[in-house]
Amino acid sequence: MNVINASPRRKELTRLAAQLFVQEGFDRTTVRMLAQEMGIKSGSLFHHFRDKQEILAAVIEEGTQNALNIAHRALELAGDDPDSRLRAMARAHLETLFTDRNAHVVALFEWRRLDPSARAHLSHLRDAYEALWVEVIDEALEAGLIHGDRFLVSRFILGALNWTVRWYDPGGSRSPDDLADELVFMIMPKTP
Amino acid sequence: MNVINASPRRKELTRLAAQLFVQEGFDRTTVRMLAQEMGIKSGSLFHHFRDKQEILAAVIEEGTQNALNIAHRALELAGDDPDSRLRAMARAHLETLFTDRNAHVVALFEWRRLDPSARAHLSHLRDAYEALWVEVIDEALEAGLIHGDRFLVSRFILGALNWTVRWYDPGGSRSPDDLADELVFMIMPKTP
DNA sequence: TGTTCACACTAGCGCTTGCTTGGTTATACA
DNA sequence: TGTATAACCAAGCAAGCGCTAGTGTGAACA
Repeated sequence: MNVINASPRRKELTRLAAQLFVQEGFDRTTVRMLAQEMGIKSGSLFHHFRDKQEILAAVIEEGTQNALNIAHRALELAGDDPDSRLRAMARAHLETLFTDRNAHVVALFEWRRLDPSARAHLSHLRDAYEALWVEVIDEALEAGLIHGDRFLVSRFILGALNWTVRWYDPGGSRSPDDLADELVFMIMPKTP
Repeated sequence: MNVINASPRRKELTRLAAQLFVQEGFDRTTVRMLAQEMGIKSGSLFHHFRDKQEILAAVIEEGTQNALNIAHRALELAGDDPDSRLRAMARAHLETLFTDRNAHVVALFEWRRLDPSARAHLSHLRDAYEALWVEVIDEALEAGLIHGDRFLVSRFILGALNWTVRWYDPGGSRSPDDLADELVFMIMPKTP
């Protein structure tokens, strides 16, 4: 089952939905609120989406697909050096996290609201993304740049990065790239 | 406004509520579900709590208060060495996170559902807890054990630790203490 | 010119929600 | 024995929920 956002109209509606889902949470966002934000009546909403569930799936698919694309591109540009690959991956993660912030916050915190079939489909996308991380971290471990268990290290790094959505202020003095570099510096202080 | 859990009965009800809030999320947990889990009828619930909001506040207060107690005790036992204080704090964090797991998951992910007055009251508790962290991290920075910006370092560490509730399996081979030590090792590999 | 189709509307159905009301029961204390 | 109190129940209200049915409308295409 593919939930792709074919029409530009639907893509725009999905963007608006993501914003409301972040503001209010999925459960507290009613179809009437969604419709009003979109400038239509609540009944008309079901011309574009089969049900409320499908809107959620569309939001999350959009965000995850973008994350995957950005990470792939970043790794292609980064070359072979494990150090710069790790840094590139951290930067890419925060880049997508804050350009598609709404979609990612929904993906991170409303995942459990997905029904089983949508979850199965989207799990593949997410797994593909995490596989990139594991690869880069393995390289850094082998090169002796960082230390510890590969599984734990990747969880800790992703946790630290994902948690930034709870406190980071994009309007502040620090750029997302600064943040990424600081994290890499923290776990890998001796850049040779 | 104090929301303390005076009676043992209410304390038990709060514990049950925490479990349901984790399982279903606050919004999807109905007062009828709560009552059934407690073995009473939905109307009777409002004898113990003014409204659904107050149950949420009670859950979060319980968890945060415990975290604060445990951290204080851990720091008293840890002595003066910045290294062991940082380690003790990380261990204490994961200890409370997994002994009061339900309450903490609710505190972390349903915080926004609190109404303003409850939030104001509970913010103080949370701030007191985070102040302990900032103190310990400052000491470790001054001692040269870890590197980076004090604000960012504390956010990254807390993020990595809090995110463990999303993937850590208490039934597995690793103890929470192992986890804490691994994180400290990752950011502070050269124990002198 | 007639037909189709995307998109929107109005109206409301069936159900669930948090919470209230008025009354009952068991236990403790005077 | 009489009274207070904590804990509970049965019944239901008003509001809000996701979603459906049936209809109207303007642009695109034959």
